[in-house]
Amino acid sequence: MQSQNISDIIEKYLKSILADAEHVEIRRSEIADLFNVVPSQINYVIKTRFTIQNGYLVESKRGGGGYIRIEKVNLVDDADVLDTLIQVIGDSITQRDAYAVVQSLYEDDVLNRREAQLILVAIDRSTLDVADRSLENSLRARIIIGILNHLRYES
Amino acid sequence: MQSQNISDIIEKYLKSILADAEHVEIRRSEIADLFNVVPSQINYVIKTRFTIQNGYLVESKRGGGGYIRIEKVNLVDDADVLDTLIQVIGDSITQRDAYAVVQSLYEDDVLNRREAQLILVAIDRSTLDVADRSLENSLRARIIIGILNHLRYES
DNA sequence: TCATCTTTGACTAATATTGACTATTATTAT
DNA sequence: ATAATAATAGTCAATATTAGTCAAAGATGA
Repeated sequence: MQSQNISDIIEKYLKSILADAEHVEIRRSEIADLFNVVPSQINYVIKTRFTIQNGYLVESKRGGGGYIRIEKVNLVDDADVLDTLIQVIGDSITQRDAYAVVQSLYEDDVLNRREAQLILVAIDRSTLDVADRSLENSLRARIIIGILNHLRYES
Repeated sequence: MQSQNISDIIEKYLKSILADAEHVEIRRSEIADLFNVVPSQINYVIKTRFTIQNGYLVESKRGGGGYIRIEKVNLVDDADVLDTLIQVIGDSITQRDAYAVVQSLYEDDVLNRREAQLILVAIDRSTLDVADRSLENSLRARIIIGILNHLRYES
């Protein structure tokens, strides 16, 4: 069975709320208490699993009544979101982040399963197989952005 | 039945699980302990006996709660057609020839129109955008071959 | 004997967890 | 009003927990 680490469990918990709601708003310390982890682990979960590449927007506020708010967005439906995503990718993207983008497109029904998998193959580290990691990441960025722009015109 | 080395035994063990289940998920160190071998031997077994040519997909994650997951997939009937194409492509292909390959896959109903277009975006010269033409051609070859290998099975 | 396959372990890479310290915002006291 | 304090969230680096790579050494078999 998968999901042995607590970060995955927290991720699933938050996503289960987002399955029914437009957004979720939490108090960091409450979630940390709920899962018996230090508060900064919540930041870790958000930073690794609720990025724009994953199709989420996050905002927060400190101080009394502070909160963290996570919102699910569609990457290509909204031209602004797509522009932001392309800008964030810039000229380099890791395999992990690129997977997140493709996964989001699949979840948004922009790509079907087979299309998503074809793209994942094309951007996989072992496919690109270049010695230089930064070249690998920049190639991947160009491929992903090329595909995003193709999808934009298509829709 | 002679000469049962430990790699063969581990292979059989994993395959016996896969006989009843769609996939098997292990912790590398646990299996290594179980058979009294060093952890990297598990990688050796996987690399030599659970290849895509044999119909297995492998994925893994490091860090806390890490795992190795092996999945049995169904290989398609006309895999030898793909093999032939892969051989012809070799380690380098021009944009012109690659377009012809994708076109013929489309005409043979291996790919639909949308899939073909996504692939063309990924292998286009302007997408790859590398100064060195021979690098460009070898990247294109790896991407197409990766996709052809993916088409060997249904997931 | 030679080539190939297996076994081993040192080193590397990726991911997760923790906590000390910092930054921001709200509330309370003067 | 302003300053002090409380109540949040953010950052970052150290450590822990996995898996991956690679090459050397050992075993096997033609």
